[in-house]
Amino acid sequence: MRLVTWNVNSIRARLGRLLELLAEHRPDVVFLQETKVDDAQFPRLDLEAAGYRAADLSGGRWCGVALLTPTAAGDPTDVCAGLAGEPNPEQARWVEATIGSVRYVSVYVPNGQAVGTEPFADKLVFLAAAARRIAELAASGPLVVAGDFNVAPADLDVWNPEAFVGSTHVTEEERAARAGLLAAGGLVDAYRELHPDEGPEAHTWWDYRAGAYHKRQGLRIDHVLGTPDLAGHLSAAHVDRMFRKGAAPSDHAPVVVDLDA
DNA sequence: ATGCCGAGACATTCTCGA
Repeated sequence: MRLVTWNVNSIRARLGRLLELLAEHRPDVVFLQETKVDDAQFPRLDLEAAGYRAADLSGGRWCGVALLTPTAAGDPTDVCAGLAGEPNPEQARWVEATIGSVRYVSVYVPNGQAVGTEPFADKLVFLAAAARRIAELAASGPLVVAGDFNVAPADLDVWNPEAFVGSTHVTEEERAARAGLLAAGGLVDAYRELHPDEGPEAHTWWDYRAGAYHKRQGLRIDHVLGTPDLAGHLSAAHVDRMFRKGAAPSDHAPVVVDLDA
């Protein structure tokens, strides 16, 4: 079974690359973030033609999340859009669905803009709300929460920790809040479970500006978190940097996780 | 090889991203 999480930075601008990803990986579940699309403009027909169905929460110009599954696998059930207690529900950052016997969540955590700002406070509130929901969900069965967490959990996840002193994504508060997600559900970080010491190859985001990608100036902020029952079946995990190259790439690369059952 | 910012909108400059 293959899971892929990808912040596409506009599903319409990235449609060609997304279809390429679906054809190449044939994932069983895709977690998308920053779809940046109105509900009416969500490319359902293009995805149907590729054999996929979406459970999406679309918020218009900003944000937007979705879960894609093969049409042949049947409809996702109990689709639940939004997160109880999140500070700005209109931002479209959380969607859940059940496929088979597993609950899946695609999440796009707020970036927080700058330390000390209201958006930064909102980011921590969002993460606290996510921890409460994860505790509920993990108590009732297998769970995978994947997406753009906008937190680099450790210095190994940052291309140059010295360059990030005082920045968002690396503060102790954010790291503690992100650790709280794992603690809330006993979740395992799939990529780190298999590659505990990987640095640059583990990174998932590079700024479009100033040639950050070719300078390897990345962060590992896109994660796949799963309950221990699923973590026990982990067989592979990698970042597919092909999708950060070539024509019209996203600024994020997809994270691909394989389970042996 | 990866190649020096991209996307969307009350657009023709602005906001936001991380």
